[in-house]
Amino acid sequence: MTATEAAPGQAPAGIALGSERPAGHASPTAAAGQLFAGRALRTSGKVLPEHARSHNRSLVLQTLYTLGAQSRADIARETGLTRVTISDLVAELIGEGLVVELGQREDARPGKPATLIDIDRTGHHVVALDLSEHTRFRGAVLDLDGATVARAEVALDGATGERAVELVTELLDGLLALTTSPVLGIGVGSPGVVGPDGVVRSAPNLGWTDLPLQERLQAAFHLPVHVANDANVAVLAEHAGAPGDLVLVKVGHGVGAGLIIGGRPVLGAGSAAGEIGHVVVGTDGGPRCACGKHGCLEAWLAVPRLTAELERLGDADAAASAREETLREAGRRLGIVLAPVVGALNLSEVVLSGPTELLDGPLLEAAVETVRNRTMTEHHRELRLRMTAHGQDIVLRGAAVMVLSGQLGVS
Amino acid sequence: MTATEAAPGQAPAGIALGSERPAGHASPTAAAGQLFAGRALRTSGKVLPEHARSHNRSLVLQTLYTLGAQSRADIARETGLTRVTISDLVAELIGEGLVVELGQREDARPGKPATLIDIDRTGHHVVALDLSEHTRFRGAVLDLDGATVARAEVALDGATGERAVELVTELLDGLLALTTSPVLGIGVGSPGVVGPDGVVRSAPNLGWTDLPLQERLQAAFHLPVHVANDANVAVLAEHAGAPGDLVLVKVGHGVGAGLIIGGRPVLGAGSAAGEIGHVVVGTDGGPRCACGKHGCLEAWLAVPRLTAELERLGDADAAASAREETLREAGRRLGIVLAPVVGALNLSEVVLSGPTELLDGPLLEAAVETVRNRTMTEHHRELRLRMTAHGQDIVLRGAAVMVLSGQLGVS
DNA sequence: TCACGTTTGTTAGTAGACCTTACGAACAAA
DNA sequence: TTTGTTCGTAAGGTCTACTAACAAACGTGA
Repeated sequence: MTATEAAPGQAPAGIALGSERPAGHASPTAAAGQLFAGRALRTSGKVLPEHARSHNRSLVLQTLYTLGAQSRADIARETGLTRVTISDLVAELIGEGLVVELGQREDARPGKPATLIDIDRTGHHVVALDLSEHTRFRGAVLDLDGATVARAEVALDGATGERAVELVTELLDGLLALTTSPVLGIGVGSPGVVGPDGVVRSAPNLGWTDLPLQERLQAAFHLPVHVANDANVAVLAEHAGAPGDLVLVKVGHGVGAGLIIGGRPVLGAGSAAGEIGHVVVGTDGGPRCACGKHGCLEAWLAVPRLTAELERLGDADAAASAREETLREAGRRLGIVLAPVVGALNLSEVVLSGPTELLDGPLLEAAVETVRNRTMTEHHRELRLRMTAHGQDIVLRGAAVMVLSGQLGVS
Repeated sequence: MTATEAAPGQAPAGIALGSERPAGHASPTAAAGQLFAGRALRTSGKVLPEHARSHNRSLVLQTLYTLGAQSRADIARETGLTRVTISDLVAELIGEGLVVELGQREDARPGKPATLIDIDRTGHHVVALDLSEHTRFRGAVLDLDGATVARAEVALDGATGERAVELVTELLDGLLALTTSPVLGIGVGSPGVVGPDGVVRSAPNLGWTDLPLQERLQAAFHLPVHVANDANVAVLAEHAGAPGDLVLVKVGHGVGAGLIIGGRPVLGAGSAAGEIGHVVVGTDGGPRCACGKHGCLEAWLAVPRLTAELERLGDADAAASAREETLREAGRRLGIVLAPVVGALNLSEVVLSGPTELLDGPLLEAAVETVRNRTMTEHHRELRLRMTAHGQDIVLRGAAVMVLSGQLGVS
């Protein structure tokens, strides 16, 4: 069996064949259940027994990924498949180098000692890119544990269009040179509207329109590439196996959101789901926004606007309450926009990502309070609104999760 | 093969065995892909080849359901499965009585004439109930084409609690007596919060709390029963195979919504998705609501409030513009609540259900305009906001779709 | 110490699901 | 009548996961 069999019944879009890469860069088989293009077992369309196997293969990987090293018998008990089937699947995965035997379990129990196996976590790397910042592109090499192996970045210096694409490939070149293990794939979080096929429909700041970034990077690097919107990518980092619905609001130069509902990312009719930055807040006007409207969420909440306002107030003690009120007001505005969404989706968790010094404090408190006051509290008693724990690296980590999901079916 | 094999790998919740029903009431096998409990091929959990077959079985039914009578070869081409496999599946379905041969196709083409087959559309009935009205329970017997075979209703007369349950069973008794074909199942759209297991968590108007309605009706009638929230059921009627996302807003005594995202209904963390009636609209107060807050969507938009307001204004010509402004204002308020949801989900379609004379006109126009003005128009150029075409029967028809989806995997 | 039970992982054989290949039947067009 | 097409079915092969059985390796208790 070769290691580069595309999923049958579907065009093998997005699966590069890696044969032209230097040794050590393998492309494992595409597995069912990836988070973006291809969706988990397409709602319609035929399902063959081999799809079932692909699903079960991912199930084994997922079990190992979340539970850590296990014996074959453990996995059988966990998944409900038989030991025989698990042995067969594991043999396949070991053959592909994705899984390794770790030796015998050491604790003293009756019976034959178990052979522990696990995903070769440090033996594979993922390359992740965050293109969402305004002044630089950031990137990192991660192993499957999420540990950062290497970092790199390039200054943008106002580059746009084709020049910006060049910077992406340069950054990737540098990162790939830093990898010391086979690379499972490349994950990219891009600003703007990104189609499910990794085409950047529109990213004004980078001057990109209908740029087939995923396809081009795939052609250039001969590795599986996944490109998606930065906020949609970020929410994957936060999702991390939690089964419930989740919304992540990413506050930066703009304001965007990523949604996971029913365990699957929401893309929207025009691939523009989560673009809440230019939704008007409230019925009492508000600051003028770059888009021409008044009182857009971005006009209240975007980082440049908040920092400018705080700077204007100065850092004198006398202005402390005015500064706090500025943040509270921004939080209230966020809450006003979130309330209908929380109500309509009956969300249990909303996560905020962005500069901690601005968001984590009065702003967050005001947002929680506002959402509570504006929705039917009894349905949202368990609503949690909190800061992300991933900090600045959330897009990078999410991009890595996207690759894991796409290549291994692990999410 | 028996006709009552529950889906393996999962408790056969919600699949009654029909054996105690009088002849003519069969329960076909549970199929994959139903819309509520059981979800389309559970995200996690093992998948066996027999699940694949169940899926393909549903695929055949779905193809017939949406395309109408077809030959086996047509279905093979449409689904991508081979003629052999389709023949096998069809033989199974014919054996169960779900599908019938209609004789040869009549048009003149070279080759052996095709034998047309179709779901036995008039040979099966579905019983649907709408419990969402305030003064009565409505019900109907439908065939698989959606044609109404019979109708019935009972006056509520303020009945609550156990007495209301009795009225439901009486209504069902009457409707089942009117069926003249095997009944596939019973679908119920109930007001209030309904769990995925058909337990009515809370329906204040009926005085129901944690009422296991689905289970009780199943026990009473020995037929598959599906119970869900009325708005969540209504959106199924509107969905009807359209692959995109969809939100239905149901305006009546209260205001509720049903959401379908990625082809699947959204239930929410507390099964309360779509409960937008008590989301506060705008930042300028508003009418006091029964819930205690000011400016809830229901306080603006609910039918009793609107009719009362219009009555207060009188039907004199002089008050015409005031009446229109009342409706426009209600529409604007709806638009204000919808805008963040439309933006966050990048919706392409929102459907309104309720009294046409109130909703279809200035109210709808104002809502469209408001949503457009408050979101980023370029992403929502194709947004359609329209009245349902199902009229008053939308919950009944949706309840029928729910049964079809649950029993046949057809949606 | 040694039989015994327990647990692990593998081997062998079976049932199910879909595929490819092949074929007869039935028709239109030449 | 011949030729080509299309339909549905039959036979045989491959793949998947299952059951049954077993050897290996370990504690435990007599």
